[in-house]
Amino acid sequence: MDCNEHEDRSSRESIRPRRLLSPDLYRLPALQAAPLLLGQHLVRRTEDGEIRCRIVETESYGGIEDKGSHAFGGRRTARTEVMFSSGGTIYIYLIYGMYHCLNVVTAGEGDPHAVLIRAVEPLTPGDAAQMSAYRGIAYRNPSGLSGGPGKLCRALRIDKSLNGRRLDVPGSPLWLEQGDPVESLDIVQAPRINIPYAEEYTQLPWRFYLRNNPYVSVKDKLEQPFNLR
DNA sequence: CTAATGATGCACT
DNA sequence: GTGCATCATTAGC
Repeated sequence: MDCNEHEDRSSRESIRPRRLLSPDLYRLPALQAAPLLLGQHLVRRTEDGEIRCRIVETESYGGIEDKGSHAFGGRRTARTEVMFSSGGTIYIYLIYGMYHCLNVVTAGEGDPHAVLIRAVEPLTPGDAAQMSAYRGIAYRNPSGLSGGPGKLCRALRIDKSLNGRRLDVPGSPLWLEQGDPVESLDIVQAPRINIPYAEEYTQLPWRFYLRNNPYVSVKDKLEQPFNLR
């Protein structure tokens, strides 16, 4: 791998050489990618500047056999089409008529996998301030700001205009950078939220979040530690 | 604290 | 027409 970080003194604003997320992660099945996305940095660029936050809660929606997935059975429609593109693509859909949900497409082209980003944590007070402004609320508590897929999209001003774009392009509207490593013991594994229609897939522990992180949307009753296989 | 409810628009049978 | 991978608000402990 060519991992040279050239200190390119660009005349534009200085982009500190941060490492992009390893492209290997995008090629994994969603179930493997979901826990690995915890702790990674999500960067949103708008006309107002950049917002940086850390992913603290994810859910796996992987493969055509997952009854909880929009692409169950290989359903290929206008909405699900981007799920079939290669890993690293952004999948965004509108839910309940008023909220957007952000997903990271993973695995290979033609194999529909996605990881729902359910909660993020602003990296700095400045990031939190901009997110509060986009939410149109005064900051009260962490999970109230960006704990939940709809809330985080509002807080980062994410909508369907980003659908189909890539996450591996720094300086684009939205991209991912490598965060600090996360200890496996700090990861909780729990059933996914609000998919009663998924039958035998409803209770599978395909949600992952950082233990004791206040930005997480819903704490599970039994906080089972994440088990590596 | 928990539970119920309405908002709201679009994808899809 | 039906049903959402949600959230804020309200009502009831």
